[in-house]
Amino acid sequence: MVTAAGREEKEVFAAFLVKNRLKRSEQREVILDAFLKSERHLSVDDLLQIVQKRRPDVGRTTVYRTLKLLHAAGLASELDLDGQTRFEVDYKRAHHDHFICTSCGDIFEFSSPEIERLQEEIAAGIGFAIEGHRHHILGRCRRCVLRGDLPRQS
Amino acid sequence: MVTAAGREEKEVFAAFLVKNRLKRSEQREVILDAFLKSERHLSVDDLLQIVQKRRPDVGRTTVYRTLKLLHAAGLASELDLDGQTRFEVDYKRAHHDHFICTSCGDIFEFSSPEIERLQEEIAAGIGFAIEGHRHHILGRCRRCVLRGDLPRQS
DNA sequence: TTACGTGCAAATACTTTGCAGTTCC
DNA sequence: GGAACTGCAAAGTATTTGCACGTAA
Repeated sequence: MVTAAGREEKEVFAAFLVKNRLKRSEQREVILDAFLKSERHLSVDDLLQIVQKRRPDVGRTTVYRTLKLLHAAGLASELDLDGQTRFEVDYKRAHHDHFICTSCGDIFEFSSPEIERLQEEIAAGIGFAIEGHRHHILGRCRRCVLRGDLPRQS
Repeated sequence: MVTAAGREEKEVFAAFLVKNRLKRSEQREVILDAFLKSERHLSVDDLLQIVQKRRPDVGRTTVYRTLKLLHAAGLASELDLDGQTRFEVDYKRAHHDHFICTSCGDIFEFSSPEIERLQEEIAAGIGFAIEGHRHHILGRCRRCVLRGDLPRQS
């Protein structure tokens, strides 16, 4: 069963498929629905596991391919974590960056117009035309600090 | 022939080896020397090629292992670029971040105490204990902008 | 002499691609 | 009916590890 949540995003994806002469499929719908409902910053395997609870026959390859389409459609953004890509819903959302806890792996979002402005200033100074940026702040989250957890072995 | 440049770094590495009951080797010396002389942000293969001009029998594995030692010794830092790790000399250098040109691949360094301060402020606000950060600004460098180069296919 | 270092090949982890069969339009 | 989609297995990358042999201390 596919819920009504994320109706707008689903419409965007449907329009994207039409525009590019691609086809809808049960798999794509199940993957998109699971993706839209997710809160976290999902790895491909996270999403695959969720999807397979509903459709055990969906393959990892299809999840990869569908996430690429969602990215192209402007619905998902990629987050490069030490070798694993994570995905988050990114439709009509304000830009933000991430805190990543090296102890529990949790990810927190932040945004700072001031930092963005400083970036622009520095870039302008060297004639650099910014297209994007990745700003990850690593450390330990409040909970892990209070628990006294040590950073994960890297 | 190993030059005198980077004498201090070589002493640091020698001390690191002694302290950890590791041994010196011709390979490690050649790799460190080539690394210290390099200007750029090297990939493992970049460094391997340089090293193999002097010692064709040095293996890729040894370069990986030696860079890991240099990192542990506080002489090298790692730079995570879309799946490929690059290394730079990082001994007694002020912290800095990177502009990366998506057209020619060039890397420029920048630093901003103001951005660092803002990061700390935001982190403090959520009780996050910063251990480090990766701040990459992607776009096109002055030269590529002037040439009108298009961004590389990704 | 013995623990450490080396290169090779194999293994690993993540992701992409070729292909034969299936589905959408 | 034909192009697009799917899952599998195989191929690609980047990196690490097991192992037999070599070498520093």
